[in-house]
Amino acid sequence: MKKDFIYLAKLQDYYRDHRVLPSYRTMTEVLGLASKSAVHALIARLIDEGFVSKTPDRRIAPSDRFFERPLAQSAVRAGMPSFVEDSVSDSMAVDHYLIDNPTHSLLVPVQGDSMINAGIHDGDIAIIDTMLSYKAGDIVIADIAGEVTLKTLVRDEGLWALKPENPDYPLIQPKDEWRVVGVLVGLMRKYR
Amino acid sequence: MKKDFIYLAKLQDYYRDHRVLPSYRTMTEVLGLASKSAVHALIARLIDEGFVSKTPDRRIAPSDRFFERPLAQSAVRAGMPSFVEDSVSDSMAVDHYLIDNPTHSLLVPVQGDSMINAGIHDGDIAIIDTMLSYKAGDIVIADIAGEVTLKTLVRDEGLWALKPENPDYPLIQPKDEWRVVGVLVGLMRKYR
DNA sequence: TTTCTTATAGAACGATTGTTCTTATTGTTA
DNA sequence: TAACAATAAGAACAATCGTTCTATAAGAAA
Repeated sequence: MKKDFIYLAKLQDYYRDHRVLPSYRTMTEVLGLASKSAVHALIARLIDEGFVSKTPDRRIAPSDRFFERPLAQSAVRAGMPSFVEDSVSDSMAVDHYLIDNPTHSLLVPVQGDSMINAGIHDGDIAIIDTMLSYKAGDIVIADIAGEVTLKTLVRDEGLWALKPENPDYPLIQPKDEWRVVGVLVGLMRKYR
Repeated sequence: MKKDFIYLAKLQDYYRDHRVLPSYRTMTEVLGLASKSAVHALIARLIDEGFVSKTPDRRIAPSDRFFERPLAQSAVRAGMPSFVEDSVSDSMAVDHYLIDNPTHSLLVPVQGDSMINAGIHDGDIAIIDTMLSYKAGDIVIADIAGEVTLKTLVRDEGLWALKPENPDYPLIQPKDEWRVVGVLVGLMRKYR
């Protein structure tokens, strides 16, 4: 129903402000309904349409569609990117987009231009997952005798080697003890 | 306390999976505690340290610090960015880092390789501020006769022009009506 | 060791939760 | 118009909530 989207918008606003969905009783206030059973029915509809879901312990949680916004596709078609009004949940989406495993994630500032041809610049922040298994071709953070460096992991004559993405730098064939600290899973950069 | 960070990590993982914090009873299971009062005390501590907060209707919500990730110091002394450091190593929230003005921000997927030499790749997500004033040298999203494009804004013979950062593409000197939609303030990219 | 502090367990409490039911209202279709 | 479906109100319910208390266990400091 059309009115449901108005309710949904109010819930999105509430979620943006509090990062939690309110209880049914509070929803009656937030949504302007007088009864919990009306809220109950609404939530049932929203669950049906995939906007919210229930956790194992019966809590109401936003699901993927809850965060959906008219974004890229409409941007291309309409010719104009639609503006982001509901921003915090969008910035939360940023966190969600970049970080899969909060517990295993590590942010490492990039130094130097040894990876410039991979589009990784000095000052960028690399998002590293420390629990992911690595394979040849991955960009990884390696710890070589206490020195930490970001390079592409490759096989070289049957051994692991670390390849800079910049012809000015040599291939590194670690001799000392070394290990892969984590795998690059994301990158962020700030302008201005 | 040191153990609190382990508990926090488990809550972060739960939140990642469900987008809600569980009830105290469920927390006992998630955290491996036997009593709700232990959870109660833990939450009180986490509130104290700013990781979680309470909503008006007494629900537990994550707050800013909840989303912070450990940030490795640029000059890594010990040689290794240990991320389960008990002492509070530097940390930051990715959404706060990337988005200054949520209300004015817009996320636009990058298409094509016309900005490759600026380290902006196909598939990257550009973070645009639509309220910032622009000047020559800024990378901007421009709307040219309904077509949206990301380019470097330059002066060319006294007029604004849009320069791709890729020699294969020509300088754009807009003749039709056009306007700057916003200025590039951030970039994010996902690997794997 | 002993003392002191902090963390956890366990039980009990009233308050609040989400659910379910019936009844009224609203909107839509024939 | 009448008939039907969808939505909302209102009351009642057991289940679960978060809180609070005391008691025990674990650590840290002296």
